Amino acid sequence: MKCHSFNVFFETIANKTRLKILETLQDKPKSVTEICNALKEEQSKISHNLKCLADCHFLDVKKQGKKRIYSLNKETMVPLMKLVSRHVARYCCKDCKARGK
Amino acid sequence: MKCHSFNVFFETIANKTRLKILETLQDKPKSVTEICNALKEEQSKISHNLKCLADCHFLDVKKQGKKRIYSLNKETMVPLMKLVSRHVARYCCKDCKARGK
DNA sequence: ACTATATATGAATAGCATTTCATATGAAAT
DNA sequence: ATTTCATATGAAATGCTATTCATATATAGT
Repeated sequence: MKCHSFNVFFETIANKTRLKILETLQDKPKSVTEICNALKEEQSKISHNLKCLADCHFLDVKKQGKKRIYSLNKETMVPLMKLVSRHVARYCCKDCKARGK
Repeated sequence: MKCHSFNVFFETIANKTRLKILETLQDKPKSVTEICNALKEEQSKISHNLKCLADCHFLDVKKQGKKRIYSLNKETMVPLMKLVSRHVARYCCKDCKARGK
């Protein structure tokens, strides 16, 4: 296992803003402005976080006039999210309820 | 997608110490002291991080005398690591070489 | 060329997670 | 009961990441 690459991979996803971006892009590809509106977040914040995600190839970008359209790298993200969903459903929800979280 | 649970999931893995713990446990289950020796890290550091990992059910624990033996939750971790390996191999390594990292 | 719109970027600050150190707890042996 | 080994835990300090704010760049239209 190459700890550094793995670490970058996970650090990039382990962030609420970036997770929300990934979530909203599951719906369909969007421009920066569209993402900002969807999440009600500031533009520079979104841009900074989009950069991380694109650097790690979680997202692809293409130019369209003045806009940049970001889309999900489904090949990795879809199975990843499925796997995590299963883990979370199995283990975390029960615990959270038990602990009153 | 439940962003909070997902976030906890990823934050827990997104840490060098914890990734190294997961790595060393792929080999075989180990006690805290064995993990400390394997990673050459302080005991309290390891214990704190083991707690995170166990809380998220990435690890299982069982008592054995004074020792606590930690083992990997292979059901989630094996396919997860496979998926990430593939992603990293496909995208990150090329980029890193290209950038001289 | 100028203006407006869309996005990116640098740097300082704010916010949070990790480590460290001291200490507590637990389990077995004498 | 006490000592020793193994692990856990709390709190302070350290270190790192994210956000913010100001500004730069890029593209298209007039």
